[in-house]
Amino acid sequence: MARPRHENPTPAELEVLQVIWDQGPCTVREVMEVLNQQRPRAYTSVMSLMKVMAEKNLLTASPQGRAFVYAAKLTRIKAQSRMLRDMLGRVFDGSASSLVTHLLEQAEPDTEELDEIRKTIADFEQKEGGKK
Amino acid sequence: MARPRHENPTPAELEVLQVIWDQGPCTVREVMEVLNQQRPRAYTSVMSLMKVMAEKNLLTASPQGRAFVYAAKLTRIKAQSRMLRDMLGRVFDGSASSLVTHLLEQAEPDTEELDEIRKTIADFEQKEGGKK
DNA sequence: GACAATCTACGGGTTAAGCAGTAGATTGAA
DNA sequence: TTCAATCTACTGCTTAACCCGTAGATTGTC
Repeated sequence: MARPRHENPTPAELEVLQVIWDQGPCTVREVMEVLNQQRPRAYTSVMSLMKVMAEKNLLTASPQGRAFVYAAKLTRIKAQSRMLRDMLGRVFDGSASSLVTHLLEQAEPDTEELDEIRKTIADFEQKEGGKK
Repeated sequence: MARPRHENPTPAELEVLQVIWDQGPCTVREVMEVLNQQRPRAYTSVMSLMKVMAEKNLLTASPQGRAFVYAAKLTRIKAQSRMLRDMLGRVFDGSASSLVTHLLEQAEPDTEELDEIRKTIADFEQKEGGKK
């Protein structure tokens, strides 16, 4: 019981995670202040959200003075990978090249970004080729 | 009012859409039969879902005999693009190359698929280079 | 015509997301 | 010491997703 639930963060939860990934462990207030730059939320709203995230094992809470400091239990990398894998399966039926087609159309990368992407692929093949 | 709502389909709705994209316009029963190959759902469950989807403008319903035939209002391509764009912004902060990095790790493409991807990129650059 | 099958319409029930208020404890400053 | 600020804990509200049952109409068949 209380097994590590393996669900993807909701959109609101992801916003919180982005803040903590950027800034490191945060109090509710710190997170709230960053989020409020986009859209106002009551202090208690953010607190509820983060409390639930702690129960879901997305965050850990450690008492620090009279407040809690929350840290991400998952790295940004891991979370991104999970969400992408989920989408790849659900939306693109596992076809990576199909996903890339749409990606290019959506991101409209310039030459520089395209080079970046190509480099990413070459690096991957290098690494992968060595393994196999 | 009744302005075209522009939301992404939910996971359950996406499953319905995938069936219709594969098979063309379908009745509730046809969709249900395909979905049930994965996981059983009551007839009325699927019907409710599709009814809501019609209200959301994801599907159109046209009477055919005593039943309705539902068609997708959105192409697979368009829906995929939307969902990907959404994720690119929310999860990867707009960085396409960052997304590709994760994609390769998740999809573990073989050489053939990698070539496919490279071709996709080359085609895109061709097309895009011509335009600019 | 009677019956079984099958469709729609309608309503309900559960769960989770998201947001916020109130109460009570704690802290720090005047 | 007293008061304002600030934190937690608790509860509640609203909406949406998702699932399903029942009732009533329609259809095809014997």
